[in-house]
Amino acid sequence: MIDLRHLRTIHALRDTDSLHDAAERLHLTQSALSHQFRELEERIGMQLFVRKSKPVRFTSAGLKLLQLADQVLPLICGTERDLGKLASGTAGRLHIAIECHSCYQWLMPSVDEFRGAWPEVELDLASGFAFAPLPALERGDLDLVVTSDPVTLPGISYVPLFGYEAVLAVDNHHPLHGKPYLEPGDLASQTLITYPIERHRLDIFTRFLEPADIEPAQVRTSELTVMMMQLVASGRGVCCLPNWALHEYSSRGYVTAKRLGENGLQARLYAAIRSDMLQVPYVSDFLLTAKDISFATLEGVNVVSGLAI
Amino acid sequence: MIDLRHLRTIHALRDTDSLHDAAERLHLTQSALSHQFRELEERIGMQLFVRKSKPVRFTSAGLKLLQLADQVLPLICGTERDLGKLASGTAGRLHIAIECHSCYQWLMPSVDEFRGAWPEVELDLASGFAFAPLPALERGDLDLVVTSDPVTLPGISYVPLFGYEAVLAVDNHHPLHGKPYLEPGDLASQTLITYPIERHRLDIFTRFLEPADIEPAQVRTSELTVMMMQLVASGRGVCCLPNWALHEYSSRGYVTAKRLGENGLQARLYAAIRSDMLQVPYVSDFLLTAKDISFATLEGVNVVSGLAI
DNA sequence: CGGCCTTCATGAGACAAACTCATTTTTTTT
DNA sequence: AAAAAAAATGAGTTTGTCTCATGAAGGCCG
Repeated sequence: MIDLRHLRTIHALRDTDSLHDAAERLHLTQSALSHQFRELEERIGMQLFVRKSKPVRFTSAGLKLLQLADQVLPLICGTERDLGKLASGTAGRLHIAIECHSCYQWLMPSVDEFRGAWPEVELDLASGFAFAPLPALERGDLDLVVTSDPVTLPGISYVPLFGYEAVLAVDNHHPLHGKPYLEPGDLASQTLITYPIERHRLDIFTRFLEPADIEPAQVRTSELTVMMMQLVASGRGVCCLPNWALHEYSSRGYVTAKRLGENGLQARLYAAIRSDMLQVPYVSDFLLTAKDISFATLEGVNVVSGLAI
Repeated sequence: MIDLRHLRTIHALRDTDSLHDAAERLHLTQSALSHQFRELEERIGMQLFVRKSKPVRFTSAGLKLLQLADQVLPLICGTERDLGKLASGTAGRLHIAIECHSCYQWLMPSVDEFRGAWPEVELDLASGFAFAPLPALERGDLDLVVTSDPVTLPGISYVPLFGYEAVLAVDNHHPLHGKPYLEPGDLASQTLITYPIERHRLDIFTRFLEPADIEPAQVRTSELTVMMMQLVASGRGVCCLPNWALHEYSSRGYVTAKRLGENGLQARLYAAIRSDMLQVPYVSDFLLTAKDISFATLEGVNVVSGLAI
């Protein structure tokens, strides 16, 4: 019944105050608009504006339609602009969510650099404990999710960012201090502190403890890394973190890092994005930047990690 | 470029998960939708959804369009419904503003009765000190304004509601008490309390004092009628009010009402509405109700007004 | 693994909607 | 009151949108 054409017309009519001028602005003839209005008015069964008056006066129905136009037309225009930008690849949106708090540490430099290189791109960063990021990525509410858990989903691609080693933080005078590396059984008597997420998303369980069928003496959770570190340092538990996240604490001698298993618990972070975004220039650029920067940031970590092997 | 048709189509596609079913829901053929998408994708230069997949997966561009559809389509539907209701006259909107606080007194019963008779009509009442109500009425933000000052405007009609007499409230032991009616000069020595609006909208000035070129000794303002009454009762000033607004105070002997001029200061309240709304059934019904009720409410007032003539 | 079934794409043609042109009617201006 | 401007109307044409018929591509299942 109502069409965008009608909204554009009535909007132009308010601005120009005459059918003739409105037609000109819309690159149409006065006749076209006259027909258009007559037909629409027939359909809704009411007049939309008062003819015999200058300036034009709208009826209640016309005003209602105008209010609609004022709401809708900007939305349409905005989306058309956004699509244009998306197609040209010069600008767009990059809403990022990260699954783990510690990721801020290496992500922030990438984000800063990216902001400079692509000022047109609307960049947003959200920490993802509050909601499920992957469905949001599928829905289009998010554009990039940093995760260590690449579950296969149609239309979602995972770009490897960098590998890291998950290590165990223990206090400096811990009994396990002497061992070159820890075995699952060593944790049977320990309190394990984790982020408050499901077990199947924690490598320490899925890839270390569960294969050996070991359960820690106690499991407690904390949302904040610093809080975890306090607990560990005071001997109230141990916790498993990426080596680069632990580095700032272990390198200062606040806690000690211990390798998990003979070869260490190697893991990998991925950027999850909708597959079609891979082609978008600013996205691929961001991924390159992120890889570069994470590499530069973490290079030192692996050497000076304080990892007591 | 983008058309409502496209929004409806992509919206249906998400719900049905296949072009064929989406076409059915839209009472079109699968071919039509296929053509439609191909053409739109050509225009924006990107794919909108991934063909070879079930359920359908939208690209970033498609998701953007979907978000637009979710915003726009409800607005369109809503307006179409509203227009339908407006045309049939069975339901609609009646946003009322009143220019003076005291009007609540007689308006509320009308509003209550109206609510019962026209439950479908979205009724809203706003006190109008905060903004200029007549431009809002012209714009369509308001539908009815109660005013005592019918300035001629194209497209705005004034429906007389009822006449009233503006009288002066004075304290019970006031020196002017003895006079059968007051003359302008009597106010030269008085403190006049008014609502905080421009003088040219106050009858006491435009129709009583200014013609005689008299200025009160002092003018002070108050927003609330009860506050005015307190000031008057304690002898700190006099104030001019409609007789029906003063009635509840004067009839209890709290203050005394005095006629202004030999024949009294007669005034009239009007309902201002956009002319085309006069035809709408619920509007004319409201006007009749308001007239009836105000008449019934005020009838007693004029008799038992305590007006000391 | 090949045939079948479903889904989507494509081209040609039909139909309708929307526009233009020419003209008349109405309104505004001077 | 006449002239000018604006809007309405009717006929005709263009454009766009749909359908029909058909072809191509995936996915399912014996």
